[in-house]
Amino acid sequence: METPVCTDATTADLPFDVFARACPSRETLEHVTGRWGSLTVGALRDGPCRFNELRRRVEGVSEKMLSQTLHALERDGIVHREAQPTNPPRVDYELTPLGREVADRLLSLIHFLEGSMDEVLVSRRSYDTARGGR
Amino acid sequence: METPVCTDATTADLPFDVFARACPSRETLEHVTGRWGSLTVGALRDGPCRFNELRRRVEGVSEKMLSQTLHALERDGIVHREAQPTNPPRVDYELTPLGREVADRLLSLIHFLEGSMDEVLVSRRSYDTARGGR
DNA sequence: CGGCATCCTGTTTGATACTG
DNA sequence: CAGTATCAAACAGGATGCCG
Repeated sequence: METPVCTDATTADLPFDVFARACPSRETLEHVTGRWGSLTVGALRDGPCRFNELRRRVEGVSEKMLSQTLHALERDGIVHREAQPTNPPRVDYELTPLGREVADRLLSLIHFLEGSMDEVLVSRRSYDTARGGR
Repeated sequence: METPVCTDATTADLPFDVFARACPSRETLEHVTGRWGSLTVGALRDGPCRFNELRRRVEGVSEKMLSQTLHALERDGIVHREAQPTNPPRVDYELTPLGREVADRLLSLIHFLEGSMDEVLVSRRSYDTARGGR
């Protein structure tokens, strides 16, 4: 008695609908847009990268969160992990072809936002002053 | 290589860099890509919408979270709130021009992911079986 | 270097109840 | 209808320690 889970209502004809409660696409969207997911994917668009360099690119991420984020992205097929059994170990992460498509769309959003921050900041100030002490 | 907070290192010449620790663009990105933020913005791209209808479009969101999400988006200038002092009250939410630009980029990502879920699901299965019980 | 396991805390979230 | 208030539960995230 599975509910038809992902019968699309908004965009028609796609089997997956992120707006539907239990659609797996929602999980993937969260992996990709999550706090660290978006930055990780975005950072990897600059090229393959080792664990600790990635950590440096994504300022503020902890080892644990980066590790966790990378696992989720690897599982979804967004990121490829290449480990060399050398000593000390060397592991490179890179975007898959799918991941690159995702990254491009994400970066389009990110760059747009970066370029709109002046406007955002103005909006914030007027919002805040409009309801001053509250 | 210090940290003048928002000196862009990756894309050059933009004053805001989401990869930098304390850049305000990171907050906005989180509002927009957050668990409910992305779905709310995406849902509003279908047109202005009252509170409870929005709740229905974004399956699974609670009143509290939707309210909170909308406030953050309104403050950032992504969403406009239009309240009529009637009884019962009627409040319409809609995207600002800025919000529409954001929504378009977000939906591009969302639709791409929805269309890639078969691939994602295959990747998940092989990842899971590759490390079976563990 | 590139992790994983554990512990522990603060934030986020979701029900529930209540208001104008 | 359109929210706010409150409280408990869940989870994210940091710190630390260990290992190949």
